[in-house]
Amino acid sequence: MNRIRHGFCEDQYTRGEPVLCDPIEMPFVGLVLCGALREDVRDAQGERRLFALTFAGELLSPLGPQRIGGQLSALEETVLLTCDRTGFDALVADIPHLRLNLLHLLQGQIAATHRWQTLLGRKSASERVASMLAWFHARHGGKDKLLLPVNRAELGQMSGLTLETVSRQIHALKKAGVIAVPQPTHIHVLDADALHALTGDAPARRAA
Amino acid sequence: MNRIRHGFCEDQYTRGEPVLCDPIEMPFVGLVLCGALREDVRDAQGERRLFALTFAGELLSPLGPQRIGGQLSALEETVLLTCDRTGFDALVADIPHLRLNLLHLLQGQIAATHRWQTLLGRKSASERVASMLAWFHARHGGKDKLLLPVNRAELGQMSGLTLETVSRQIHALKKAGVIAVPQPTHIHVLDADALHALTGDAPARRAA
DNA sequence: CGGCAAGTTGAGCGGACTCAATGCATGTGG
DNA sequence: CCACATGCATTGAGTCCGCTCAACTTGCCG
Repeated sequence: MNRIRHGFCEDQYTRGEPVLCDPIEMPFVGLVLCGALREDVRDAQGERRLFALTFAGELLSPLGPQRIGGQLSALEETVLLTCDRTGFDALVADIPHLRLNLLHLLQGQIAATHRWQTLLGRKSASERVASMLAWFHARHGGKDKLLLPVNRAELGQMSGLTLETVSRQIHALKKAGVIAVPQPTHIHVLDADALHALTGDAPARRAA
Repeated sequence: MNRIRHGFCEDQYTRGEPVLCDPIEMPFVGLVLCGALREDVRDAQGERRLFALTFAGELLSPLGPQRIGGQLSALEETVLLTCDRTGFDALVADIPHLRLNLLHLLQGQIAATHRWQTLLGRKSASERVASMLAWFHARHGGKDKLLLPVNRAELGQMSGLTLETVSRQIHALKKAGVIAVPQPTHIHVLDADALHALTGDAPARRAA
């Protein structure tokens, strides 16, 4: 167990606090135990824009945030379990059972990237907003009540839309009865199937 | 040297020939020695669309093509050096330094993905076309003459535009004197700096 | 010559953006 | 408590970019 624990580190962050990505002692894998992280990137004009969110229970790839100037910070009270290179190697050596396989992790990251690429390249505004909400919904375990951790402008930054368009599309979903919006940041998913249908993605394959 | 060579394989493909990605004996890393590969994905409607190109001298990540239904095929006479899991493991065991190279490879893939995400999310049609041409130009070593391996429709599939818009933007670049187009698939880059300026990317950092 | 595929060009439309005004909470000081 | 400021969200009006649809050109191969 010592070897397994060695190289692990559990850190707590408060709302807005940046997550240090020391290039020397770079964390190798990170697991968000509770809370949520945001990743900002700088665009061509040097502006910071929201790029991605990481929710509780999700993994940070060794190559995700440390890419081109990505800046991680906590959206709320967040506990992050990081595992450096040594710890990760020990873990993989001791517990092959854990499919905490680096390749599977990276594959998941690439799959997520592909979904974003499809969203940004081919989807309409309504499909983009529906997709984002559906993803948040799924990533929160399918619970009906969603608490959006970001405002309309930041939703727009992620999805390549303006804040006004995001607002209009959320309004359209509300009017269609797919969601309820008691407060701007509180979303109730009333019809998850309809929401998924509006994402423009292929329907989930049913068991034969 | 024997152990290092073990698990490597050099294959030749003709134009249009699919590259097999056997899940059992999945190639782990691939290097395009000459020629070019295309990667197609299926969209929500089940249509095949061009997703990415890999030129000579470039690497295929172990997670790139084997992702969600990606289909690799040769665009022309292509020689692909592949290295399966066994070979790669042997290589890593013998040369621990190489593991770093795998991370660098993946990092490069992620950087490329980020560029596409920026292109699809934030760029105008003219910037998208300029970016694609500038990338092809850079990836071909900065030679003035470019031979586009795909048609207008496929350029549009990669960049999220229609073939008509691609055609119009190429025409605009030609009229601006940035490129010359003796034939539809032959592009001469007349002013690489102007082309880069039109990509909408931040200017390359000059040495102070 | 005809037929086909790829490319170009034009006309018109519509969706998303821009700009601007308004609503609606929350906070803050008199 | 009220008046005011502030930040976020919503809503409206107008514009423009890129798409759709269609006609036409160009090059290639039979």
